[in-house]
Amino acid sequence: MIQLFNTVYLLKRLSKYIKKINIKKKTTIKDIANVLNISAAAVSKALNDDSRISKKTKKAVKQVAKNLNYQPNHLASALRKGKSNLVGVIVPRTNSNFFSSVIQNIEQVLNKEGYNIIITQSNESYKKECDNIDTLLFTQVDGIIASMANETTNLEYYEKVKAKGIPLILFDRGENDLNVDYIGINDYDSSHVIVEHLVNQGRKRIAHIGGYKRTRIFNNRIRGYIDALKKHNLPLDNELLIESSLTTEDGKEKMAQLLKLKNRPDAVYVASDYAALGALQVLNEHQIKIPEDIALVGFGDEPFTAMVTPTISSINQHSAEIGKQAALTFLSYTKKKTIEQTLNKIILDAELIVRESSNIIN
Amino acid sequence: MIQLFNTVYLLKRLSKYIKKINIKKKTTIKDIANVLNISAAAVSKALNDDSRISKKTKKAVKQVAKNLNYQPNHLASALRKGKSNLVGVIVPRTNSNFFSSVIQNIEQVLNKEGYNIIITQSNESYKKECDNIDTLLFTQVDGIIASMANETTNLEYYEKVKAKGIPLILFDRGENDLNVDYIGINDYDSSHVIVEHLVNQGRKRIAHIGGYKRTRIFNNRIRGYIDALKKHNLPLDNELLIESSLTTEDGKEKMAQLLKLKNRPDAVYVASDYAALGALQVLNEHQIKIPEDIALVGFGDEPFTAMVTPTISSINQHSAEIGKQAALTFLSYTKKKTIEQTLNKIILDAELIVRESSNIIN
DNA sequence: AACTTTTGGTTAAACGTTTAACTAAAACTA
DNA sequence: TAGTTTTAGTTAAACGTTTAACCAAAAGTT
Repeated sequence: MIQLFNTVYLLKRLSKYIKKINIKKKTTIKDIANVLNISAAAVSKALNDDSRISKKTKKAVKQVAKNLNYQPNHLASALRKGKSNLVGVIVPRTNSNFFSSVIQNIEQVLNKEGYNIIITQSNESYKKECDNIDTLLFTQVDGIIASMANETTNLEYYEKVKAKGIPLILFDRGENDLNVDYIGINDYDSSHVIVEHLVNQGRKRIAHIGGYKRTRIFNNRIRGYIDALKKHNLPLDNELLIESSLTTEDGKEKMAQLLKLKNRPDAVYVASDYAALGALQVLNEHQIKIPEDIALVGFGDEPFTAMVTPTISSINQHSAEIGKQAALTFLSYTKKKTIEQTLNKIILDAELIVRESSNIIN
Repeated sequence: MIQLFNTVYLLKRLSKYIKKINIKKKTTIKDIANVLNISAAAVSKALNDDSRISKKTKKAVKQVAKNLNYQPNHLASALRKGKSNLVGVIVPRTNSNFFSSVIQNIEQVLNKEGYNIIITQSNESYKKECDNIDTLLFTQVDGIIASMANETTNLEYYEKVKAKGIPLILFDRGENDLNVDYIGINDYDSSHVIVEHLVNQGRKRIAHIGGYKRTRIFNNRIRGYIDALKKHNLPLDNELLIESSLTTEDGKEKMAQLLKLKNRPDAVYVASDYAALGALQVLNEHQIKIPEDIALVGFGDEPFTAMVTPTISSINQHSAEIGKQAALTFLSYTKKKTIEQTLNKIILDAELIVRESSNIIN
């Protein structure tokens, strides 16, 4: 018995055992226990570095675990512990640089703490978003980090998440009424920064192709735009303020609409880079000089804004920071025993990146 | 007893029960069983539409489940059934249109069959890719669909997956040596199509900024390029064939290198759109006329190729089809009892999208 | 030496399902 | 009517961990 953990002896037992279990596929904690003639509980504790297990045993357990190619069964431990160490992420889509960067940073922070993430896409559809939530709840995620679809106005499904006591963190597209944590940039101020910049460039008729008013962030950008005009004593012209779905296609359409005006704008602030790209294409087609005839500013700092001709000025939304903060906010709940969420906002200052499309003086 | 499932009676039992369980958080199958005075097993069967349960009972069970807001515990059923209904996806990154489209289509097909996916990114790093594999195995995924990182040459980790009997399906970036299923486009032929197109446009000195030879797909593109030159009786000039990491940055560098040649090429075929974009920027900076002085063709049909000036000709990789086929291939294994994977390739024909950057005659 | 504390475990139950094996009652059969 | 089949369940074990409660032996204390 004294020589039980002696290497030579151990190897013998091991090889015997390996033959025996060769038929079944996966090594479990019990297999390790059998090899070492100790209880499964001891193995579990050894693997989790429990203080009640001797160093010698821990070492032996880990050695055998390695030799048997042991892979812990996450499902079993998750079931027993009542937590899955999985966090659900819902985004409208992953193929925008903003969202993919947020996701990357969420992952980075959470992986360090032993959490993994499940990414789902809503494609801006309310129905898909509801399905995603069901999927995530079904998978027993320990938390959900989400940016809401454009379509979403009914918050019932998100209330369901809250009701289950699962931490919910929203970013970018949020909703105050849910009274949960939110991380985003200061949309209202961003509009001010943009208008101010355009005024400084000598612009007098600034149009805004904005998002749907019902989405809070776009509403804030619109409010910011209106108030900033006021601040600079520019009159608000209703035909210069247009609501849009903000796709590239719709950006084209709305820009064409602006060009048809008798009194054209000399600058256009578009609430999304994708729509700004559409606007740019229309302007180029009409051989309108950018920024001399019409200056253009987008929103989101997508990489392509620096690729197109001319390059498009845009607002950097600090995607990395948003991702990190969202993950940290989730982690803060894992340390608490009772989950009592309240409206808790982290608002980052956005930053205007001036590029060719709005750089007139200089 | 006869009136046990009578609605009024049921509601009474229900409300009594709800009060009782109000303290504990989640409804289980046992709670439903208690309300109806039947066994948990019967509830499980009823929910899974087992033939041995009467219609009446099934209806009652589902009703109570709904009222108690029952959410099945995936971990428990996965543990018992020995399958998680989760499929892991590994991609170099999600913020490329190709990968995000593949993912979207994988998801679509698998969701219909009750599977969910876990997306992980390797960021082209071998170490991260190994971590991803461990993560996925740990989460007990039922299969892995992957596109390998640029760095990956050691296949040990993937062998581990195979050894565990977990179906492994590779796409785009694959490796014959693994002897598993692979879905991709015909890279060798694509090079032929591109060279032929450029020859038809009157080009005589065609350069190729290719990927690393060790990555199979890039090697195939290089081989295709060389053989196509031969076929059209064009001499192979070694200074026109450059290996690159294919990032935008490296595309710039390699294009600059080509411009320094005494005898410049009159066409450049770049093995990735991202690198082609870099090349385009350098050409624009040098005020070289595209396509008149130098024609340019990329690879991947990323959306930005249609956004930049001039628009870039590129190869459509059929991302949607690749995603669907990958998912279907995985599903085919779920119907088999023994997993015996062999090298099994699905090769799709790629398609050249001609845009301004290579459209000379016309 | 008699007690107490510490060390290093063991035992058994639990997490929430599923499922093989069993069974009582009802319905059919000859 | 006795035997067989069908229906509609029940019981109990199992999936692989974790953990509360327990305990024997060794070490420390007075």
